[in-house]
Amino acid sequence: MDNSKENLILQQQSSIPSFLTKTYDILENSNYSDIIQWNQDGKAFIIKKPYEFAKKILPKYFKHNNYTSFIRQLNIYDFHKIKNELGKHEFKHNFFQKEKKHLLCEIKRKSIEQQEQLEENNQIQSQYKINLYQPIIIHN
Amino acid sequence: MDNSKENLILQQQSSIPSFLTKTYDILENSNYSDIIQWNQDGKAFIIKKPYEFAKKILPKYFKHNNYTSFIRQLNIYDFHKIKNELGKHEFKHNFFQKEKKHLLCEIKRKSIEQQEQLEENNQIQSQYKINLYQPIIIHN
Amino acid sequence: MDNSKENLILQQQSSIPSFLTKTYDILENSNYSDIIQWNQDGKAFIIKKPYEFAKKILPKYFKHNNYTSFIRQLNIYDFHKIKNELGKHEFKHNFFQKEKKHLLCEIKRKSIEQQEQLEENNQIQSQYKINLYQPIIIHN
DNA sequence: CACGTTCTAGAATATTCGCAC
DNA sequence: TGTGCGAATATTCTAGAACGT
Repeated sequence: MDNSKENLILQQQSSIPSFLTKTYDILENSNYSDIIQWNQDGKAFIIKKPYEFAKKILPKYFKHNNYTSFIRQLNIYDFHKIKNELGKHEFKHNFFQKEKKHLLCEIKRKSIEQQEQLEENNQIQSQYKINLYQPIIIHN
Repeated sequence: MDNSKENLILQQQSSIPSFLTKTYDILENSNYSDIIQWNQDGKAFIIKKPYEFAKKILPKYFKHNNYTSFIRQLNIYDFHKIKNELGKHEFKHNFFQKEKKHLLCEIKRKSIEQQEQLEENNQIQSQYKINLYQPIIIHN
Repeated sequence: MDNSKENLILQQQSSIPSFLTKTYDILENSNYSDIIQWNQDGKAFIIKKPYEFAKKILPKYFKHNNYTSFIRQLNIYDFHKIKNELGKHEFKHNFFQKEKKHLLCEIKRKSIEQQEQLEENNQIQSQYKINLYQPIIIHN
């Protein structure tokens, strides 16, 4: 059997936005642990070096190297910044936890106020929603 | 007199999407004339080598190197493909012409169907909504 | 005559927000020219090294070292980012120019525009509409 | 009260994918 | 690689809102 086709079907069924899977992948990469890492209990993550995160890691996964664009996406998916010591960049979402990748499918875009209305009208199509984004990384 | 208000209006008018100015810039670059070029009468342009256009030129101006994404943008702005000899990639918009960059501001996005509805619903608020999104574009 | 005293009085009377004067002072400091600097024609400024700007310069003038907080202030005062090459941080306000510090008093908070418009809708108050945030300034 | 700082959201354009014709 | 479009996510620039001084 063609594995690529099988994976394609899996991707279709899960339909998890690439922002979530990519961010999760970054956190699973132990090479980045000095820049970005899960917190102690694994229920949030800390960007320990925002500048290096933006310049070194972001362009490998996304089409930009802007820290603020990454933060905008976090807020779109309803992550929240945790208030703690000065200058600590810690973010949390109840369905974004270490060793619990299966919860990612529960995370929804926030601006669903309009989308919910549309989905109620188009319940059939929502089953076939597909995310086949393939990152094309352009370095300069 | 209040110049700031006047300038604000000017800025609104000058809000030309970067897709249009970038595509125009590409056509003005004579180094690319063997890949993409204005046609004879200057009222359309021809992508003579789509593959090289996608891989060499697109990533210098956009965040991707996909020919189809470029074509999607052309369609969004209501460009049309000209049917002619086999395999000729020629596109046209009445306000996209050689030596007439000042016409770019007349080109509008096509998917205004939704925008029109939103505007109808927000007639009151529309008084307070100002499009400040497009800053002045300065090329070197 | 004591110029310093005169300038002090002028500053008090004009009540220019400290954000504007501090940002202007930063740009007048030639020691920072490799981090932040006026552009060629002096009608905009470029933050050449955002990270160093945030960490080295901002805390000397403000109560934080966050680049985004500085950008938020720029937008509040109606500065606009100029679109140009990727990663270039250039900002402009028509009344924020090199060698023209006397124009700073013309820069107003953006959020006042909405208040003005709201007042215009309240026809009763509109008769008495006065810009209370800009005291009378006497030049020369 | 105006201003400053922080966190989040609005709005427009950009990119991708699949479908209808 | 037929052509154009709808829809979803992504990226960017600007603004809203809360809170403190």
